[in-house]
Amino acid sequence: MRPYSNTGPELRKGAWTVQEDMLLKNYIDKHGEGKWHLIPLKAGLNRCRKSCRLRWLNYLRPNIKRGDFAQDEVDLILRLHKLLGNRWALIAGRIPGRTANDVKNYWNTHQRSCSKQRKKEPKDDESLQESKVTIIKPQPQTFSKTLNFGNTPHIMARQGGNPKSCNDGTKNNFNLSSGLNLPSIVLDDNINKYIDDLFDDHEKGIDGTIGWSFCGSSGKGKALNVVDQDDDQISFFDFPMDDITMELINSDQL
DNA sequence: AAAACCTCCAACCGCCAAGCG
DNA sequence: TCGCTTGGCGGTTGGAGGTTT
Repeated sequence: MRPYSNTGPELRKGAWTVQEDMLLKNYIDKHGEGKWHLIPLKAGLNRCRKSCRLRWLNYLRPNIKRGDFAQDEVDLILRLHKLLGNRWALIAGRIPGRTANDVKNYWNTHQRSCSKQRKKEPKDDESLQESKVTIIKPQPQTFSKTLNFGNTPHIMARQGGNPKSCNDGTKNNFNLSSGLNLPSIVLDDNINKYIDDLFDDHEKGIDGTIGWSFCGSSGKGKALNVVDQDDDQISFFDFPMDDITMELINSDQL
């Protein structure tokens, strides 16, 4: 890939050598991931923390799949991209063995070839219609710092209702319509079924509940448990997206 | 055979948010 | 509150290798 070059007196850039890979892998096998700022020093690598992290995540980590994407993986990428846009980390989090970089590279390649094809067939109205997508773009949240997903909180979804405070006195509520920037689309039965098909099996596999996992990496795979006012579990997408207030309450309150 | 072109993908870059003192 | 550090992400680059002309 990139030629070796030293921008500073120490740090190496460019392709990794087998020796460097071994040093990094051995260190992480022994001490685990994290503390990336320490890894170059402790592993004896003249690499920056970012380079080490990237090399591990995209190449050295166990269970990384290599080779072509299977058809079901491609389908999943296409569907998730329709929902999430270029949120590669989120998409990759739902495809076992694939990294965000893999997905991103695949998509860029795929998109290039698709756009070329579209240029060749400019009058293909059907394909143009299919390419019109609605993207759900989760944006960085302004959650309260006291929000603790580790306690398996429940999300109470109310439409126009007043948010309640948690028993610790904090108001751990957030507004879906402004937070997640969900599109104001009408969710008809087909879309609901589509989304259910997309997520149901995976979500249920997480902790036996359904919901929306906030993000692949920082969310550590925890899913939000969405319930309605009667404490019946409902799909995250079963209620209108406008003017929804969600609140976190401790699970022992239910 | 060789030059031109294309595709793939590892790696880098810049930015952002969270955490901490 | 502010500035610094760190982790993480998406966009982009550019070399290697394959394909076409």
